[in-house]
Amino acid sequence: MIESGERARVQPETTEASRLVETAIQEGLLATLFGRCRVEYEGRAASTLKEGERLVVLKPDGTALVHSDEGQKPVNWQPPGCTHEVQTDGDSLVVRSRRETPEEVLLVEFESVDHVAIFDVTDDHDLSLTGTEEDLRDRILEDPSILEPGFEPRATERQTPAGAVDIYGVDGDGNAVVVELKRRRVGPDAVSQLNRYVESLERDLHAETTVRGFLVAPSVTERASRLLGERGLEFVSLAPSPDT
Amino acid sequence: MIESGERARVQPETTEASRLVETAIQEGLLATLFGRCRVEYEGRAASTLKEGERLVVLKPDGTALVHSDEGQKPVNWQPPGCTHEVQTDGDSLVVRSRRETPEEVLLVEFESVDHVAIFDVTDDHDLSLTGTEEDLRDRILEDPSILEPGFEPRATERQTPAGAVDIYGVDGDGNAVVVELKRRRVGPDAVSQLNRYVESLERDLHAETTVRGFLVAPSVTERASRLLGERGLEFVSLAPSPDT
DNA sequence: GTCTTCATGTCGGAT
DNA sequence: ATCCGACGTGAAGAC
Repeated sequence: MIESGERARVQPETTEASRLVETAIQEGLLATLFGRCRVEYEGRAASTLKEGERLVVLKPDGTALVHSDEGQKPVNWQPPGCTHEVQTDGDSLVVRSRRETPEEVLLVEFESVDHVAIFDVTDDHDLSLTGTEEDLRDRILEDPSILEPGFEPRATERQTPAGAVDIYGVDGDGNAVVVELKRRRVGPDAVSQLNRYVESLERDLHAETTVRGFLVAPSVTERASRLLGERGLEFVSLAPSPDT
Repeated sequence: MIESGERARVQPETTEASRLVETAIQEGLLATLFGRCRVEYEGRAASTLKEGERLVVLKPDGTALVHSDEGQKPVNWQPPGCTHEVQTDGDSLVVRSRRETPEEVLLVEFESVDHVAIFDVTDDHDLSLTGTEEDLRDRILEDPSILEPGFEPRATERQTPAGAVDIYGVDGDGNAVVVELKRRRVGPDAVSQLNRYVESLERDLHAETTVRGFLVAPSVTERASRLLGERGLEFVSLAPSPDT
């Protein structure tokens, strides 16, 4: 086990920084490094990042993150499942993170390391999230008349040749109804998605069956609204949470 | 300016941890905290995360990240532009990050802080990235016959009522051509997107004009391929980089 | 600000 | 493993 005093270093020697990161990799700990580095990536795409100061996070699950001073997204990264390696090269510290299928490599070369710390992380709890598309679905299943009086849900995730429909059902006149749900304001892409399912069902069911398509979301953009009209699709304004 | 020895603390007192984070917020530094905490979020959605050990990163641009031991995505976060606050509440340290439009709040309550560090980050360089859709576009513009002998590009980002077309041009017979580019293997969504542009142009141009739609990507899924066929659209296999 | 689309998207669930 | 769609998607460019 790592002693408390052995977990972090300010202005560490390269060999000492390397030793700490190596320990983290071996023991399944999370490691953070801060310092001046350059970064190279090659895999699904390829990138180069010149010298600058960044925070690097290596997770025990094989994730690597390179964060600059700005932005929510890391400037470079490697997904979970990668194998991390650390090595010294003269004064510089080099972190390599690899994966296969697809073959991807991330290389971080530190010219100087200002800070290293390693942590034994235990996180047993999952995130509980509300305001999702599932909440929106449940609102409609609980009271289908919100969509339209007479609407009767028959299935969720009903399969069509074009993919699974969020809610499938029938209206008061016995017409087939396809419902596509979105938790937030929708654009043209959502209209196309709904249209795909409707057209697919029209081919699949007998020709005489009318298939109505409903897009359910808090709101729609102007262009999406026009597209809905052109395709003969309908819109119902509804949010995942009753108050919003 | 922060003295080197003043930048990090292991097992800090709550007041000392608070002082460091406060300094980071005031002086535009990046702060990292590691410890046992619970997290609440409310905004576009709402979430709760029970006690566990996590790494929290506060960036000078107003970004907040809460990372657990797994995954590339933070378990909770706040986008750039937020205002961070830190305060002590008995033994616990509370970090609050707020933004407006939309109103969103992130609250991280530390029951214990194992480590705090703050960093003055300077990162002057931007990422240089290859293998993007733009690279794919340039390949075709450089040698349009890759798409089809006789193809002549006339515009990129040509506007239609349904949105901007990646490449617009004419084929050897004078027919209009719409090209949709994807840097990777495509599914049904890309087919729908191309179809939107083609249908929009068919309405926009005179009725007698034939509009051909090309999807250009490294590969296509089976379902997408079938959809292309049904719509009378064409596929050309091409990757952003010549070798892949 | 809103809109639209790309992304090394990531992630989860189903096949 | 691939496919498919949701995501508090994020980020960028256009308007």
